[in-house]
Order: sequence, then C-alpha cells, then structure tokens
Amino acid sequence: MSSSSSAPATGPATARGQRTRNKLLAAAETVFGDMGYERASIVEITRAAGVAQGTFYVYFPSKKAVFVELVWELNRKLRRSLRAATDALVDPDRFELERVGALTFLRFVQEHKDLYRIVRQAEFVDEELFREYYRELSAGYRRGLEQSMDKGEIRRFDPEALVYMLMGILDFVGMRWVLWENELPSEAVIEDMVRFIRDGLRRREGEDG
Amino acid sequence: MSSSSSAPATGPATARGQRTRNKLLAAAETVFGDMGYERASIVEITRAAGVAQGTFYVYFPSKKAVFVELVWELNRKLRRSLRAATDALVDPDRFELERVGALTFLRFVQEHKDLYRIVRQAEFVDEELFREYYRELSAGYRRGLEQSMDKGEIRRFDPEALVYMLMGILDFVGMRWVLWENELPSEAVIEDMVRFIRDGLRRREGEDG
Amino acid sequence: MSSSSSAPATGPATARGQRTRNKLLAAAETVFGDMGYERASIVEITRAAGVAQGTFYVYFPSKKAVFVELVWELNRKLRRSLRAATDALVDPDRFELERVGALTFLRFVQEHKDLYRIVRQAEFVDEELFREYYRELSAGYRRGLEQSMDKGEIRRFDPEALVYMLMGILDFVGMRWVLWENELPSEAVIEDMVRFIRDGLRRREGEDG
Amino acid sequence: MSSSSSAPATGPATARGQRTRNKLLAAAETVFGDMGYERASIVEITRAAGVAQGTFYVYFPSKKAVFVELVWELNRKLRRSLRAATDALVDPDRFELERVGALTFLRFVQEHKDLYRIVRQAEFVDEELFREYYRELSAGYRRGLEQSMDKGEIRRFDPEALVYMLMGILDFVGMRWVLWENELPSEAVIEDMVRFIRDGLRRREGEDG
DNA sequence: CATGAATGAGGCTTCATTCAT
DNA sequence: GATGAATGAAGCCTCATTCAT
Repeated sequence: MSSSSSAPATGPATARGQRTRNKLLAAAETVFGDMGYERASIVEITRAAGVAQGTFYVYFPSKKAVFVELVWELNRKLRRSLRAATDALVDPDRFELERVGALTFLRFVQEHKDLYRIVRQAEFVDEELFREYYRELSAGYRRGLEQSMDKGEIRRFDPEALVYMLMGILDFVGMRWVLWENELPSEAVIEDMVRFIRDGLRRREGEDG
Repeated sequence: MSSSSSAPATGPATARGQRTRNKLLAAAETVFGDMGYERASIVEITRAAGVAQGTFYVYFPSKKAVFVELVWELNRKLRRSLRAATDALVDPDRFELERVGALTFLRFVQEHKDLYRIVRQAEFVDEELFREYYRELSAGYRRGLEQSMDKGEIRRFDPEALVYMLMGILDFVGMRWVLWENELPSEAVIEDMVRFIRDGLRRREGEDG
Repeated sequence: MSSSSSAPATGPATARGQRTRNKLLAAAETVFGDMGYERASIVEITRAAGVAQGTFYVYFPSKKAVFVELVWELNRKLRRSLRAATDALVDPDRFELERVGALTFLRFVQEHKDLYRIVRQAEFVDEELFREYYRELSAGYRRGLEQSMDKGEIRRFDPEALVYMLMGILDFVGMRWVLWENELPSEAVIEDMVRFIRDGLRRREGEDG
Repeated sequence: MSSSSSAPATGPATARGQRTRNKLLAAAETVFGDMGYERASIVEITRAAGVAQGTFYVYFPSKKAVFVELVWELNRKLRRSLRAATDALVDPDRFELERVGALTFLRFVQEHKDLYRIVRQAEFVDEELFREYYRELSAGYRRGLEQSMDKGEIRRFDPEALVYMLMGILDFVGMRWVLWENELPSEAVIEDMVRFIRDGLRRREGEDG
C-alpha cells in the first residue's frame, strides 16, 4: 500500500526526511528574512539548504506553503515562550506580567530576527494569514488582561483596544531597537516602556473601574 | 536642482507633462495599494493611468523610483496634516495635542489606505527608505514631546523610546480598525486610547521629572 | 486612452504586429506538426519564428491558445477549400461531389500536413475542441448528404452514421498515403475509393428509399 | 528470449514479481487512458498500482516502455478477439465476416476504452509504433479480403486501399458512438454501416472481377 | 511627447530517473 | 525484491526595461 494518496505533501516522515525538511525550513527562514518573500527564490532556499531544487517540492507544495508554515511556527514558538516565562512567576500581578512579557518578547525577537521579519511580510503574502497571526497572538493576551480588569488590578478598557495598543508598543520597540540596532533596548528604555504601560493601565485614585 | 538636463527621467516640465506625471503617480498609488509592490506591474500602472507603457519611463527611471516617490509623498502629506491640525489649536497642552494628533492620524489613514499599505511594504523594497520614513515622521513628534518634558507637562522619558511607543500604538490601532474593519475606531476605543496615553505620560504625584 | 483593457491578448494590430503574429503562427504550425503538442516548447516555436521568447506572449496568452487557433484555422481553410471545389461544379450529382470532395480533401492534407497532424492531437489537448472540430466539419457535409437522400439520388441512411463513415474513409486514406507515404494515393486507389463509396451509397434496384 | 540476464528491466520472474508487474501494467493502462501519455506520470501509475516509485523501474526501463507494451497488448487482444469471433462462424461469407468483425470491434472498444485511447496517442509517442500497430492489424484483415476477392465473393480492389477504408469506417464509428456517446451504436446505425460496407464490396451485375 | 513592440532574464513548478538502503 | 528520497533538466510564463518610430 505504501503511503497511498493522502499525504498533504509534507514529505517523507523518515529520520533522513526530517533532517532534510528541517534544513529546508531553516534555509527558508534565513532567506525569507534576508530578502523578503517576493525576492526570495526557491533556488536560493535550496542552495542554502544544500539540496537540489526539486527536493524542495518533496517537502512543500509551494513557495507560499513554507512561508505559511514558518509564520505559524513563529506564532507557536512565541506563544510558548511567553507562556513559559509567565507561568514561572509566582503569584504575579499584572504589572509583573507585563514586564516579563515585554522582556520575553524582545528577547524572542532578538533570537528569531528572521522569523520576526517574516511575519511582517505576511500581510502582502496572504492578508488573512496576517490577521490570523495577530488574532491568535492577541487571544491569550486579551484573556489575561480581562482577568486583571475583573480583579480590579487595572482600569477597565475595551479589551481589544488595549491588546492592540500593547502589541503596537512592543512591535515598534522591537522594530526600533532589536531589528534596527540589532540589540536589546537599554535598561533605561525598557524601564520607560514598562513604566509607561504600568501607568497607562493603573486605576487612578478614586476610580471604581 | 534647477531644470538643467541631468535629472534622470523626471519627465517633461510642461503643463501637459505635469498632468501625465500626476496621472501616473495616482495610478501607481492605487495599484501598489491593491496588489503590493512586487505583484504590481508597470503595465498595470500605465493602463490605470491611461498612457502607453513606454510613457512610464519618460517620467520615472524605474519601478522602484515611483514607489520611493510615493512613500515620500505620503510622508509629506501626513506631516502636513498633523502640523495643520495641531497648529490650529490654541495654546494646547500635551494631552490635547495627543488627542488631536491621534484623530488626525486615523483620519489620514482612512483617506489614504493605499499609501498606508505602501509604507508597510517599503520595509521589503528598501529597508533604509522605510527607516527614513519613520525617522522623518518621528523627528517633529519627538521635538514636541521633548518640549513637553522640559515644560514639566509630562514625565521624563527616553524621547526615542516614547515616540516609538506612541507611533506603535497608533499604527496598530489604525491597522486593527481602519484597515481591517474599514472604519474609524468607536468613540469608546478612541477614548480608551487617549486615556491610556495620557495616563502613561502623566507625572505621578510627588515626582519631580 | 490607448487600447484600454479589453484586448484579448491577440497582440498588436499594427502591420508589424501582424507580421510577427503570422511568423509565430507559422512557426507554431511547423513545430506542433513536427514534435506534437506536448513535446513542442515555446522556445522552439519562438526560435523557429526568429523572435524572443517573451514575444510569444504578446500575441498569445498561452501555449494552448495558439494550438486552438491553429485547429480552427485548419477547420476554416479545409471547409473553404471543399466549398470552393464543389461550388465550381456545374449541376453535379452526389457521386461527382464525393469524388471531387475526396480529391480536394486529400490534396488539402498534402498541403497542410502539419495542420492535419495538429487536429489529431487536439483529442489530447482538449477533448471538446476535438469533437467540435468534427461536428463543424460534418455539419455541412451532412446537409449535402441529406439533400441527396431527399432527392432520391442515394439510399437513405442515418445521416450521422453516413457522414462519420465517409469521414473515416477519407481520414484513413489520407493517413495511409498522404501522411505515411508522403504522396497522393495512386489513381487506382482513388478509383477504388470512389467506387466503393459510390456503390455503398447507391440505391439498389427495386428500392424506394 | 529465455530468461538469461540481459533483458533490460523486465523484472523478477517470480510469481510475486509477475503479480507486481501486472498491477503496474493495469495501473498504467488506466492512467494513460485517463490523462494521456504526456500528462500521465510515473508517480501516478505507481500510486495507482500501490507500489513504490522505484519499483516501476524494476519492471520497465522507462515510461515509454510500458506504453509500448500496452500498445502491443491491445493489438494482440484485439486480434485475438476478432479471430475468436470469426473462427466461431460456420462457413461464413465475406458479408457475414464483416458484420461480425465490426460488432466484435465495437464491443472490444467499449470494453477497452483506455487501451483504445492509448493507441490513438501512440502516433505522438512513437510514429513508427503507431504505423506498426495498423500494419499488424491490417495484415490478417487484408489476407481475408484477398481471399474473398480471389473467390469472387467481392469485387476486386487494391487490397491495401480496401483495408484502410474499412478500418477508417470502424475507427470513426467507434469514436463517434462508443467513445463520445459511451454506448454501442444503435441497431439502425449498425445496420446502415453493414449495408454500406456490403454494397461497397459487392460485385455489380455484369462485372467480372 | 508619446508610443508600444520587442526583449530576455528569471521565477515557480513538474517529473522521469537513479541509487543507497 | 522493493523502497522512496533525492536529483536536475526543462517547461511555461511574467515583467521591467529599451528603443525605433
């Protein structure tokens, strides 16, 4: 019977296959990161992976397919990082969570610069994919913020608005320092950011919600 | 500068020439906005402009050239809008400026959805152009914020950090509502945003700067 | 306005354009005839036409498109030839028409060997195109045969059956001699063919229809 | 012949080997019939056969090789069918033979639509193979017709011409009804065909050969 | 001034075939 | 005896750009 006909072009599941697939994925990450989706070519990717051009199509049905996979990989990895970092905290308040979350995010960007740049291109590769990326990412964040509002830790906001504002801050800080300067923001910058967020979130004296 | 003969393909300076050039520019804006830089083609642009293919090269030396020009045009227009809106205010404080600036930005995005998407692509067309765009945009904003700090209206921040955080907020709110929902954010969202920014900026009691 | 957006990729209508288009069409005819549709390549066609590869797509939207055009061109030419030949006859009976039609067909094949082979491939390029080809070709033939039946010149047959039998005879004779031997069938063969058809059509004594 | 060691990739001669080979052959028949020679792929064939891609080359040296084998298989089967059908007749005259031969052919086509389409493609895979197919098929037919002429059962014809005309009739009737309508021609059509052939063959009164 | 036919490099993808396991 | 991962040549098509008119 062999593998009949249903395999969705994910490529051989053998050990060797896994290795090749990973080489390809890593190469694609680098190449897309360097040259952008459109200018990246399959030849370039396979050359970087050290395999023949045709090998690419053993593992991925199309150029777009690797890209999409990469985007989701980043999404998963990032969420996992954030969850790990915050789960490690003992009885944290919202402000602690924001500080740790921000730092984790920036470090993640630093370690996955290519992947990060890939997301930024998704908008032009597949609009819906791009939105899905943020929807997915914001969902958990938003839940946490809503809980904090319910607990009265922070002021009440339209949760969707709040989550996008916070993501916007992180995105731009990540872009400005990690991507452009190729380094984590200085202590001072981080401190300013955390303080700005904290004060923005905090209930004012005399407020009831 | 002047109208010597070396300017590379800026096109005839006659009135008719100006008209053609503008048609081309407008067409390029639409087409780049619709299909993205890479997928947009010169034929598409010239067809939309109602001129022959070759005419394009009378006015612009390359595809990239129109794109760059478009980016700067957006930049200029946006800064002009912002300046106009804030100049109209009588003796405004920082918070008033932020509110008006935010609204102006969002309305601008609404009217220039194409140009907005164009900027976001600049990152992959010409990294430096993209950074320049934000450097230019942030310069004036930053000056204003520094003055407010000096006056003690708002807390002291690393000005670069502050300006990118604020741009990040606006960018994401504009994206989430104006681009994705195709409408201005609701009053509630705007209000939350303005309040978040205001509280983030405000000096805490007892602080001295 | 130029040529706005409706031109169905038929290429420039200028004199120069017509010339190029014809070169391309002629080259395609030869190449498809020589190597068959699938093995023929656009490079081969453009090389034979003496133009650049890209020029092909100025005139035809796809490989298949030229092919289809070629098929219909053959169809038209063949029908025109047959009509011309039979129209020239003065008060012909069915048998005279068959003789002249057969000869005309065979001569046509001899002069259009490429196009002839092209039709035979249509079956594998586009099944429906292939059937349309025969439907179109048989329509006029069939009308003539029906008239002859009505006049009582020939026996009554299911007209569709008759027309396909006659086309089958001609097709195979054309294949066997014109294509394979590269010459018109001998007088003897032609005579046998005409006689066979005549006797097959003729009413037997004592029949009434 | 024999089972020495030089036969190029005919595959293992064991029972299991035979089974695999037949699965491959059957799969190839279906796939070539469905998609045509050029569009059919080895992967498709091996998948349909339920074996690994590489296995194909254990049994056949190339894609073309299976195809050629399939063509000859059809040829053999068809001739065997025809022989069986006519051998069963008791002291038949030419007209009876033609009627039975025609019916047998049409039924064969109906049961082997795949193989039928395969032959029609042979022309573009290997011209010589295609001609050989008809030469082989016509050889026996022609001998029978010559005998009938010698016996005076039918009029004298150039035998090659006659045999190709008759094959042409059958080919087109098979195509028009069995392939296109997916059904045997109606009684009426069959009757017209048999009558047309009979009258075409028959000696006219007063003829002597 | 403008045109638009022509170019040719380069991109994505398919697939027959090989060969180490 | 069978496998299936890998190969790389080749195909169709797109498009920015040039240049003769």
